[in-house]
Amino acid sequence: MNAKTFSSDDLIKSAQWLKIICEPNRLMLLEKIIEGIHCNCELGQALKIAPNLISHHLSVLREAGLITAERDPVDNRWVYYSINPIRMHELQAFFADFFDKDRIQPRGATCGPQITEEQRQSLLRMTSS
Amino acid sequence: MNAKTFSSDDLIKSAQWLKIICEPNRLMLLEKIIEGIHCNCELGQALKIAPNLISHHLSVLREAGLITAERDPVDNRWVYYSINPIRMHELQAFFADFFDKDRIQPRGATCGPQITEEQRQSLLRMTSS
DNA sequence: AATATACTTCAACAGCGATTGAAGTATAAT
DNA sequence: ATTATACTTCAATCGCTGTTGAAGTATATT
Repeated sequence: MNAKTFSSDDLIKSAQWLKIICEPNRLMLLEKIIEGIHCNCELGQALKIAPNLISHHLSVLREAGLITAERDPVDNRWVYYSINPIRMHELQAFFADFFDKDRIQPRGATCGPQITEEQRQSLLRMTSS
Repeated sequence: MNAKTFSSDDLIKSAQWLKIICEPNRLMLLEKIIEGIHCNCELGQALKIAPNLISHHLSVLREAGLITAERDPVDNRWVYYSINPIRMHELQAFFADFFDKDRIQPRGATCGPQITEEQRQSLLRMTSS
């Protein structure tokens, strides 16, 4: 019973999530934050890109809710970013479901030219191999 | 022992994959193909977009190796697309690994202002909560 | 008070890619 | 042979976004 399907709305939302994380610098920022580098300036050093660009990409991730920001209580100039584990799990769950190989169905022969039953069976054998 | 990390090269390649599937129409095409609708013309009807746009997006998916195309042996004008289960599994595996919550590390306090040990411990408690 | 630090915001540019309409190709039907 | 079908390719447009340099803001240091 692999009846799971995704609606257009599901997929449009999923595509928006994917647009957030399909940028190399953002993916690297996420990786560094996951690995424990949460300081803005260290993230800039790790990626070797300009501070304002770091700031831009981090704000995209933050507005998407993938990370949260907090100021250093001792020196308010520093900012630390943390992963939102709930969003991480949602993304993981989506991909686990969407790319589940058990969902793959053979072609339903409702389209194509008029063919004989013998030819149709031949096609089904091809697509299921 | 959750020592898994991703290199820059890994993430650049992964971002390229994500760019392929972050487009709503392409995600919907994949969904329909997974569900068993493999015929080009039916895909166009399902998505209600122009045939040449369908063709464009399918060619992007095909060039990325996510789907394969085959002509109808009876009527060569028809084209049927099938999911590449190997690529599907690779994408699923990447997301399972990258978004594994066990990878999330607390902040390593190698950056930020000069602080006392007591303050550092306080920060660590905050980031690990 | 004046300077330095750690970002953030702004303005401008540039390149990519989704979309559209028209033309082109190959095969099948009449 | 002519027409129809099922795509595919081409040319052009348009909007979005990553990137850059400069200016701005807030906090800390001297």
